[in-house]
Amino acid sequence: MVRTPSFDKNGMKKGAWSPEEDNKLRAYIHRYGHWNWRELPKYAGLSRCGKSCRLRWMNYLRPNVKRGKYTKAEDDLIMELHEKLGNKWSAIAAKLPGRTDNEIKNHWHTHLKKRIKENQSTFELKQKAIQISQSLANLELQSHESPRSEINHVTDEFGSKDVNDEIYQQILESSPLSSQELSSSDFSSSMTPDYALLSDKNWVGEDSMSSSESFEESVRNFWIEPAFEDFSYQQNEFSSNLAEGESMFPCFLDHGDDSIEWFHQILEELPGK
DNA sequence: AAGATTCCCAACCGCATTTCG
DNA sequence: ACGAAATGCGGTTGGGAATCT
Repeated sequence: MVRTPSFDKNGMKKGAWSPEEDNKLRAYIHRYGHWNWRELPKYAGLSRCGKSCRLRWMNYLRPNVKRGKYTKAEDDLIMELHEKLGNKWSAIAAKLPGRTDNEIKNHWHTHLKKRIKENQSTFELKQKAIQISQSLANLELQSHESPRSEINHVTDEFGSKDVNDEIYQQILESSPLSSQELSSSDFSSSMTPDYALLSDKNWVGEDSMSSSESFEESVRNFWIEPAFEDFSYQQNEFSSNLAEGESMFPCFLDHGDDSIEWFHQILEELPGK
């Protein structure tokens, strides 16, 4: 985990610090302080450059440097501060007593960034599901006139021809034109499966909804975002969770003209609202 | 058991900013 | 005001440990 010690062209030692070196540096600074990092190693009896000594002291030897596992409170604070400040590690470290900027940076890259990414992709996937549902709802309204061309118009934006055909079939099968219309009292029950997807435990809530973008903002944004190019993949992944023969958007397909209200209802009920 | 891969973190490097003469 | 040196910061890397195949 540590670099093999070596010497640079000036004869300065590089790489991992030995306990003896640590002791020399610690003892010197305790006695004289760090008045000049460049000169310090010479007087402390170290074959290190000043920069290396400074780093070793600041990140490891300095008193009160806290090591070991991060608490949830610390993680939350780092994520919150990172959202506000970006990669200003020293500014973030200033708010976490005992933690160094280097350590926080490492922790971010190895743990927290990953967590945010995961949460974000879940969030985006679900946003896109809503987007498609909305588009299909609009189609439903228009399909009384020229269903096939309109469906192609929207689905072409989202995915391959195969996907279009599949969606087209689903719409045809589920359309009020070809199937029974449900009464409005059936609305909530048929909505549940989709909404469950939106509000399950993986939903970006609590610590996972950590980006500075509020949910409302996200929703606003996706209406003006260009069509997503990776939809076919996401749709496959998304729909693979569905039982065979189950539509991805049964509620929309079942409710025709009620779809817009349904969509607004979802927005009202979403976590973070 | 052993080789390959991934994870993790201490330390390095280069650049920006601050300080000093 | 200016240039050089010192310091600080953030991105990147090296390599041991842990995990996987």
